[in-house]
This record gives sequence, C-alpha cells and structure tokens, in this order.
Amino acid sequence: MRNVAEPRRRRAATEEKLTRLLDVTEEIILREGYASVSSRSVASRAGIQAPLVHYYFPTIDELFVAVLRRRAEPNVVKMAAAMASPEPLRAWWQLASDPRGTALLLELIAAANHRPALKAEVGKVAREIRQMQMDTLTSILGEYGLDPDVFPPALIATAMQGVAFALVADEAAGHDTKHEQARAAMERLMASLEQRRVQ
Amino acid sequence: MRNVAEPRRRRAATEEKLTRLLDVTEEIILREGYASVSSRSVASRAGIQAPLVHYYFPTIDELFVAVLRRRAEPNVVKMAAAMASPEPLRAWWQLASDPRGTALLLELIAAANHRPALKAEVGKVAREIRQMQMDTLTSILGEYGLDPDVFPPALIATAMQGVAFALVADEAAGHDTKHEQARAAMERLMASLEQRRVQ
DNA sequence: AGAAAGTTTTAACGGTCGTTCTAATTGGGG
DNA sequence: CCCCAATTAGAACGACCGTTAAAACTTTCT
Repeated sequence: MRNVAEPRRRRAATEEKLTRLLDVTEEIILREGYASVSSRSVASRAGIQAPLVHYYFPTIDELFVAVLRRRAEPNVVKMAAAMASPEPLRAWWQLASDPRGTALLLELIAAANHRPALKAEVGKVAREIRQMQMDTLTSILGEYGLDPDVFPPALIATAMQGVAFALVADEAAGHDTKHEQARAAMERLMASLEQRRVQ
Repeated sequence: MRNVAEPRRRRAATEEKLTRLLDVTEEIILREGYASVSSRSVASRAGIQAPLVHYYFPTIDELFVAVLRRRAEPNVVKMAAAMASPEPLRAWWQLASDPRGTALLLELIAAANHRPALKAEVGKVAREIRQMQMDTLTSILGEYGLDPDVFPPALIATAMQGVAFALVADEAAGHDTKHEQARAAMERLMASLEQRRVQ
C-alpha cells in the first residue's frame, strides 16, 4: 500500500523538467523581456510541446511565480547569512550586485504590473527580505558611526537596492553612463565602512 | 502656390489627437504595464479605430519612442535648471521623486529589452542627462564638503536615480516596506546637504 | 464648385497567444 | 508481465496582435 500522505509518485524525469522549464523561462526573461514568455516560447526552447508547460504550470502566472520563488528562497537564506556575517554591509552589497538577479527582479516587478498573483508574491518577498535587513541595521548601525536620524535603516536599505537597480538599468540601456566608476566607488565605500566599524 | 518647404498642411485636430494618443499610452503603461500597449488598446481608449494609430505612429515602436521623447525633452530642460539652481541637489531630488515619471521610465527600460529602437532612445536620453549631472557635480561637489574619492559624481548620480527607482518599485509592490521613512530621510538629507554647503 | 490633400473607417491578412480536450504513450509497483 | 497512474503529443477553440490595402469622409485651397 502506498503512503496516503503522498498520493502521487513523481517520475524522475519530472523533477529535472521542472527545473529546466524554470531555467528556460529565466533565460527568456533576461534576453528578451518578460513579455516574450509564453507557453509556446518556453516549450520550444525546452524541446517540448506547449500544452506540457501547462501540465507543470497550469497558468503562466504560476510559471512566473515559480521563477520568482526559486530565486527568492535561496536569497532569503543568503541575505540572512550576510546580515550575520562579520561584514554585513559588504556582504549585502555583494548579494545586491548580482546582475542576473537584479535584472530578473526588475523584469518581474514590471511584469507584476498586470499579473496580480505575481504582484502579491513580489510584495511578500520584498517585505520579508526588507524586514530582515531593517532588523539587523537597527542593531548594528551605531557600530558604523552612522547617525540613525540622518541614515535610518529604511534609507540605507532603499539605497542599497536602488543603486543596484540603477547600475543594472544603466548597463542595459547604453554603455556610457560611467557605471564602472559608480560600481567601484560603491565597493570602496562598503570596504571603508567595514573598516571604520567598531564592535 | 504653396510653400515648397512645407508640402503638408496639418489639420488642427491632428495635433490634439497626437497628444491624446501619447496621453492614453502613458496611462496604459502606468496602469497595466507596457505589455498592454497595442494599437487596439490605445485606439479603444482614445475612441478611434486601430489603424488610425498607425496613421500617426506607423509602428508601435515609434509610439513608445514618442512617449519617451515627450517626457524626456522637458526633463532635460528641467534638469538643466535644477543643476543651475541655488540648491542643485535638492532640486534634482525633487525632479527624481516624481513617481509617474520614474514608474514610466522603469517600464520603458523593461520594454526596451526587446525593442531595439526604444533601447537606443533610452540610452541616448540617459547619456545626455547623466553627462549634464556629472559635469555639474564635478564642479560643485567640493562645496558640499564631499570627498570626490569617496563620493564621485558617478556614484552620486547613480544613487539619486537608484533611490528613486527603489522607492517607486517598493510602492508598487506592496505597501509595507517603510518607503515613507526612506523618502522622508532622503528629503532631510538633501536639505541638510544644501544647508552645510559653502559657496 | 471642384480638386487635392489630409483624415478616418472597414475589412482582412497571417501570426501568436492561453488554454482545454482527447487520445496516445510511458514507466514503475504489484 | 500487466495495470494504473503519470506524462506527453496532437488538434483545436476563441481572442488578440501588428500591419496593410482600399475606400469613404472631411477640410482647405483655388
């Protein structure tokens, strides 16, 4: 008799196909934009037929949500580790400056504009991560010699995210906006903040 | 005999229809995302037939480019005025914190991902505005007591743009990420920077 | 008034989309 | 080996897309 709590046994190929579908979808989003994601475009790149995409993800909304979730879950863990590391700000910036992740997030935010299910998920993830960042910042801000009246946690969190956004946007738009200088300066700034930190 | 240099006389209603089409398109982008822009959706909101949209904008790409250009042109002027004003940073931030403009720019950047013509235009506008900002910053940075090795113009420009992006994204995603605190802190920061300025 | 040019509508083309239904196929547990 | 469930393919639906061609209309100029 089969386990009642697991009425469905999945075949081995299924797991691999699920991740392949998510990989392909990410790739399409990054190269052609979220609007190019369709059951047919995903299927053809994955070497399967369109209806099979709907077998795994009944609606395209669920596909987008799955893409976001797969990225977000390890990121929550990584961000928690960064917050607990010996150099929280630098570790944070290192995470935030992943261009693929940031570009993907930008697209998903834009896509969420007309996909309520995705919008809800983006909001959930954003709140969870932001809360974690705010908690840590509140407790360690003093060690960096930063006045919380001038640089409150909310501003610092927004700035970290925002600079990452702007860098990715600049790099995508055209290659003459000195983003290299900005990125280098940001790294120096993080290094010097960590150095002046008193624990 | 008509003027040879002006072979086409436009009717009065045309000008008004052009601006109405751009208005409608902006509205659709902001409310439903760029992917919802189509000759038919624009036409129906404007109370005309779809092919007429193509009479004014032969391709949808040109419609997007026109939307960007109409926003960008006055913005270049306003940014130049901000840079020449008695409080450049504060004026700059005031411009950057226009939520409609920023949200629109975010969508257009995402749309440009798979629209080369739009991408070129976004790049052009970004470079023009950024160059102006960098020039001004280079000459006035010292007055704010900011070390250009720590806060080079490229980083400041990226941060201004980025914080505006992140605030708009947060506000769109879900209403619990303390963006109000961040916005208030940013305004206080600008005010205090202007106050400590020595000319 | 009539011609010419500017504007608008109607109809239609080939294409892609999300999704559903059906039937075939496959693989693993008994 | 056989059965049943999991997986896959095929065909089709109604909807929307960008765009074009042609014709109808309106305005303006002469």
